Amino acid sequence: MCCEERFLQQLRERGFRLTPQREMVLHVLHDAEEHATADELYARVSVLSSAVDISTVYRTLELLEEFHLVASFDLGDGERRYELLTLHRPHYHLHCRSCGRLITIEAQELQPLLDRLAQAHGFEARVEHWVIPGLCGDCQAAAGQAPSARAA
Amino acid sequence: MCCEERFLQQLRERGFRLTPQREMVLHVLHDAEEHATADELYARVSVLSSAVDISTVYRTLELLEEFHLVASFDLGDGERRYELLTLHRPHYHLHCRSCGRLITIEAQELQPLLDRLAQAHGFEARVEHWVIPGLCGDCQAAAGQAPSARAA
DNA sequence: TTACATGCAAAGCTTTTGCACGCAG
DNA sequence: CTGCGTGCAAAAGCTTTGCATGTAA
Repeated sequence: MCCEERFLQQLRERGFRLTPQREMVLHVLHDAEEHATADELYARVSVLSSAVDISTVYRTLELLEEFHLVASFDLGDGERRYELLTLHRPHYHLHCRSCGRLITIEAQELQPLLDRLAQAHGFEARVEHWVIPGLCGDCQAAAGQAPSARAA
Repeated sequence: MCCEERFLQQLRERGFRLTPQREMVLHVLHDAEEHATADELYARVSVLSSAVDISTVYRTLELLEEFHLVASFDLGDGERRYELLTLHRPHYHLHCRSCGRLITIEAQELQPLLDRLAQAHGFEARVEHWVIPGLCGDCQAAAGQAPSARAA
């Protein structure tokens, strides 16, 4: 049984109705490899059926977030992005604020910090959708440079 | 000389004009202990002078971001927040996604991870405004619980 | 004096909400 | 059958932009 059906089952168990629209939103969330915006998800759903409204996409995403099945976040560009939790194995990214590149890092690189936060503060970091901001090697040279008045 | 004046000086050096509005935005950014939204900054500026427009606040924040003097980010609630960089000493927060509490942690708790990211990926994490999402100890028990259809 | 910065107002975008109808259970 | 979920459309926020005026340098 694929994870998609597991989610649908959870919806049922909690008394929510299983509609074609919710099924489709889950489907495209499942297909979306990376973090997608509501609008991108809406576009993907529209391919499947033109009878799905953007507001339904938002409402479904909101519902899934309440279930902790979906997480939303913002890389800082004002674009809210969503992704399924517990679907793929946890993946972490280094996000370059200059060029926007996403570098994937291994789980064990974060584990020492996570252990420390749990021990010292009782804090359980939700790193399933963790994005660490900073500058990649290529862009570090450019850091600190600023535009001139003419360029602005 | 306070950091505020240092920033004004940098503006001048780069050919931008020093206007009372920019001075006031910098001033309230300096005063804002924590991360403030554009609207909150606008409110603080309005106390100083009613002749400052919200669009000027946005334009000034955008300019300061280009200078790498200000960073903006989103805790995940859709509220874009701004803060001065290099002004206070770096401060890090654990952000509870459930109750919203911000827990401050010490610099040395992150240093091992930062060193590792730099060595392995050449990545310079910009942790001046780092907010680590997760669940605080108090809220972990509530995690995983979901609303019923009736509650939604 | 020059052209950058501002205030004002309107537009643009994303996200939310009200309402009557449709459909899952 | 019931009432939850949906489509449609409008509203609500937040942020950006155009333009004429103001003003720093």
